[in-house]
Amino acid sequence: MLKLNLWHEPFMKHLKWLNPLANVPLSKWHLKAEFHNSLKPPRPNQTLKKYLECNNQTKVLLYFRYLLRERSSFNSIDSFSFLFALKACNKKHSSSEGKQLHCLVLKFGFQYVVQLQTLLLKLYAEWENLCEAHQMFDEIPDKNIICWTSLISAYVDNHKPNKALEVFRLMQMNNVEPDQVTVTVALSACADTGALEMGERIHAFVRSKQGMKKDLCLTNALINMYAKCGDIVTSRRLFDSTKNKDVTTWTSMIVGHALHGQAHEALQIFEEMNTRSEKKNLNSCSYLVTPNDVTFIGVLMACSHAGLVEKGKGHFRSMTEDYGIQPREPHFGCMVDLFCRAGHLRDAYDFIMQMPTPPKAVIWRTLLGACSLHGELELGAEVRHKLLKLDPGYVSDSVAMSNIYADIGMWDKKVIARNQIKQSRAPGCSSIEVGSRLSECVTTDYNHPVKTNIICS
DNA sequence: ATAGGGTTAG
Repeated sequence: MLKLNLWHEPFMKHLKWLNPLANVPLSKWHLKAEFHNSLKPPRPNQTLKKYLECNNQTKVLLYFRYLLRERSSFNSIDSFSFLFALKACNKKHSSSEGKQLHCLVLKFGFQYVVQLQTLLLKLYAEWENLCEAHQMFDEIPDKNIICWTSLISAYVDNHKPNKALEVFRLMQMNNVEPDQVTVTVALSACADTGALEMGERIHAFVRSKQGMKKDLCLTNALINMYAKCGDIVTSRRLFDSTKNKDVTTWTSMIVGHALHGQAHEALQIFEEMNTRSEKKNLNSCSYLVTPNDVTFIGVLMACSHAGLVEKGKGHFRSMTEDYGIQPREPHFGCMVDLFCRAGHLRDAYDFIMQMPTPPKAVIWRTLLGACSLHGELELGAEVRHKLLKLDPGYVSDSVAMSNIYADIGMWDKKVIARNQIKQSRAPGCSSIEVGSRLSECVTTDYNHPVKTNIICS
């Protein structure tokens, strides 16, 4: 076994090793004793796995560090140990620990273990480092379907759906056949860009493929894709024909109707979902579907798009009181939107002031937009004042404010506001896309019509 | 024993 002093080599030097000891209410000697005991049957990977299953990320990392430092356990570190340790770094704030583990993966010579490479790809994507993620992919010698799917997923998760579809196409050109997981991710990319034709091609491909397992995730992705791409009728038809709907199925349909301004349908589905769960309590456990926080975003969106202020307020209250769901930023955003669209600007202002966490600029911006729409000078000026403190360089706020002045005939004030914009901003430009990038690569292969069917558009 | 998926305001 090679001898490495992991902590004094030059390229580890600039990486300060994690100090999560501060977060743990035990002294390091207590931990050492505890780890010694857990080693007695010396199966360190089982211990790492156990800590991971308990969701105790800090302990995973501490224990991994302990393994590194103890002469007796050092030799038992293998690629599985790294896998468990890396899984503990999945959150954005754990990226520094994760990068250090990546260094160690290289030192230990595990850099070509495909499972570790794929996991690192995913982790870099979670840390919003797409360059590194893509590089991890490039370094995999034998890219299998899981590697490809991870890369596509990385782009979807980082709001680059066009790039995701490009990789999806490239994958097929490399003769890798998509499976049900790949198409689920690709459908999500279609939904994000509104690529209905591509989505339909994928749907046709799924239907034509006997071997493909059409599971609930895939069906949900289809329902979402059709709704986001404007085909609400097909979306609803699929929804109605889905037998064992889960919370995502219901939520996708509620959001779909809400986006199409069909508040009545959205709320009706929400009612049905709740009725079902009551029935279920009386009968069997198999149909219980409880709404989650995302479901309520859909419900509030529906209310706000249809001007149902009282209904929206009722659902917002019921969310915490009946379902024990704490509202997050988007829920507050929906409520502000609800008041603003209905023209209840004062209510919107009061609501924002009562929020438990300080509102972000976008929240105030919603209200400023509404003030501009309704020519509310006094409130608008106050909101503008708050925005100047939060996000002073945002030009649209100046535009909105100058429009308020124009609206009530204060032309001198408007000119001043407009001139400030002129000084601060380079002129913008617009562009439109003619045709689709994907259509540049039409690869109709009549010998393998099914295989190439979904590549091109 | 190890790697990939669906719903989220403006």
